[in-house]
Amino acid sequence: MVCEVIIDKTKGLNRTFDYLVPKELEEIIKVGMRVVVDFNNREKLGLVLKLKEESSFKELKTVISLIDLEPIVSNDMLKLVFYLEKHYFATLEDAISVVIPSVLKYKTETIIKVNDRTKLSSKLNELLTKELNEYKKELRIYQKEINEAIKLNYLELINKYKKTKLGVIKYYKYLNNIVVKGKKINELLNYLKDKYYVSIKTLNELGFSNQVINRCLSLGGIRELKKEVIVENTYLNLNYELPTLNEEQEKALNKIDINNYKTYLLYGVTGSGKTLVYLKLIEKLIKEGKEAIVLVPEIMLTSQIAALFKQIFKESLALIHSKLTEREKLSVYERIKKGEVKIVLGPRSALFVPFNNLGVIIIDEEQEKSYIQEQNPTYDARVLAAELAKMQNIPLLLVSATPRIISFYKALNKEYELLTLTKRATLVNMPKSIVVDMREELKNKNVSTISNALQEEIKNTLENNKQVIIFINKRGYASAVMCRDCGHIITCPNCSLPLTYHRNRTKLICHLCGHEEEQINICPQCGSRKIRYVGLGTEKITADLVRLFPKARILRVDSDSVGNDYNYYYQKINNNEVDIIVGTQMLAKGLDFKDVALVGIINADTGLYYPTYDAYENNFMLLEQVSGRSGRKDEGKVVFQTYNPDNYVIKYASNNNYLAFYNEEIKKRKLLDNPPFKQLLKLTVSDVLDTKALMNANILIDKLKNLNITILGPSEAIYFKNNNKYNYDIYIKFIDFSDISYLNQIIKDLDFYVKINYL
DNA sequence: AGCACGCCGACT
DNA sequence: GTCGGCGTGCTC
Repeated sequence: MVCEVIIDKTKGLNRTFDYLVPKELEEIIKVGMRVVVDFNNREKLGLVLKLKEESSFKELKTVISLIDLEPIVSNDMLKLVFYLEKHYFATLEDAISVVIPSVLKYKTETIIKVNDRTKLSSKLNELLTKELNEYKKELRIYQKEINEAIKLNYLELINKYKKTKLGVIKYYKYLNNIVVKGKKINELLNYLKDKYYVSIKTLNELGFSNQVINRCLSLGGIRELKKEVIVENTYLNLNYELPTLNEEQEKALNKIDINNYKTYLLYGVTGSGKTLVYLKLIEKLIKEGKEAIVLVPEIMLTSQIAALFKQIFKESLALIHSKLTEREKLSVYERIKKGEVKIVLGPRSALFVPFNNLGVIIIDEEQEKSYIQEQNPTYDARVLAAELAKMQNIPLLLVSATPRIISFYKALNKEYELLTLTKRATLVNMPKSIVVDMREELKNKNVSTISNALQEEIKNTLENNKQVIIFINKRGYASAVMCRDCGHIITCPNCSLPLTYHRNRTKLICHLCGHEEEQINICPQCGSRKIRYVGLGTEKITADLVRLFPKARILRVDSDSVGNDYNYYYQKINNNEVDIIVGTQMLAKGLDFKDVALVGIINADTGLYYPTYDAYENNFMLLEQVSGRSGRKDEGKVVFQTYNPDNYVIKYASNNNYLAFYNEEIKKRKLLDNPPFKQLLKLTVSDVLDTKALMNANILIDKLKNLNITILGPSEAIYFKNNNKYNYDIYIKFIDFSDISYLNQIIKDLDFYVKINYL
């Protein structure tokens, strides 16, 4: 028997090697287990990817030993690995890292055993103090002597493969008030006073050292709890009952066949109770002993949905999020393997969790871009979810109020089953829309960034003690700095993109690469002092609002002001500590603000000019999402400020007419053979030299030409110069993946790197 | 990608 | 002499 093995730390090779399986292991070895093999005269760790009877390679070496008693990855997860390799052009190692948490890969430890000390040089003797020594960095310079000594058997190398054991996590709770002088200890006591069990990790992060914690413990101020399982909630005894479904919801639920693979699109306006439908579905599956994966955009995990899930499913829920350490993630995996967890709620990576009896995969807010992983290996969790559902023969449920054009098309063409919810389950009406034509504003001599109508609405809303969200999709103060005399625009030296002026920091910043320069007063081109700031950002709008509404409490929410701490801002808004919130994208996603009664969108049409085929779709989604922030509890209003009031994106977004938008948009897609009619792939070639990048792009195009596909380009990329590299894009349109299956080999054979993205 | 080997130049 | 620089070639 032969096994095909991918060997640890051979990323550049990106291939497997065959090894002979010794007779005594033939019955035991399985795909997904790790083995120790001799690779190039070194002991290496490998993962078995395939088992077969024969190899085309003649002089096979034999597997040295088997590490696992059971596979660390399931067959289906390995199938996803191969899918990633094939369809997303990932290296095997990268693909594996998507599916297996890194802690599961064994850590090797080399031990040097001293057999005859008298034969070693004095320097080496000094370093090798014990009989068995850890192999340290300092030893590297004596590698030659070590190698000699090994040959003569004065030294021996022993490789140890440490099994990662699940660690016990310590938790602490307040016990007694103790009187001590220590400032840190008192701080710790104070912090823990009104808390449930807090993990040692959290305490360390807050600046409490283990020394402080232990001292406090020995003094009897706090109590320690060692647990394998993370205690995340205090609702353990709550009996939650889901509300009953209305007729429409019930009908949708009953259409889902839980015993077969199929993709369903659950489409319904905000407030129609989509979440309730899938919660009921999960409840039903759990009763049958099955498990569920629910994917949501990362940002939603910090909000209400996570709390709601916790309340309903209690300890049978595992939350996965990017802040989990590898160890915590492993702990979740262990709980899942043991069968303690029935539902996993998390972002795209939650798809790779080791369930035994998965019953459904649900993807909420299916239109969200965050399901695509941008860094290598790039993949679309929605595509992989469909693959997994297919393998396990279970339903996949896509959920959205504004599905992707692609998904809705597939639903209308019966590739997916469409489940529609038309009624708002809550009694609140959809927000009222006002479209303001900014060209008219200009004609009427209002040059302010805030139109008269919006000013009026803000005033009314504030008088009613309600909150206002002002949305502008640009950070900073002005999106470009221009000389009035010569027209010179200050651009980034690395990216040739206009620099954004940030008034708070008095700096010019590149939003692409982060490059910063001091603010200028004199044009570097002609020396003129007439510097003009063009384009609007959050800082400018905030400044204007402060002037117009001096009494209002105004909060700016963008990645400059917020950093990672959404929660703090979310609380602030929800506790009514602010009246007007000015923000970017960040505000649009997932969070519910109960007292927001007005949303003002400053530049409703900026997204329309982005040069991608789906610019209209993205702009529409964004407008829908932002306006959805208004009137969660009572009827709200939305003001769209635009220079294109007749554009169908603005028109249909302002009357919440998804279907009308879809019908317009799909016509355009059909006309240009864009998705969903054909698949679109973007290949990006970059180089520090413009000419080299273009040349390489042309080389690539020549190689592609034989294929049964449409090739467009090369054209300068949207961010042509980015971080001192020049980028050229090549677009490929094709119908089926088989049309481009040659691409994998072509890319491998090139001597330059190509970035590949599905669009 | 690692890593050993091996062939040259510059120093204790 | 010997260390150590990195070009070359190999990995079941």
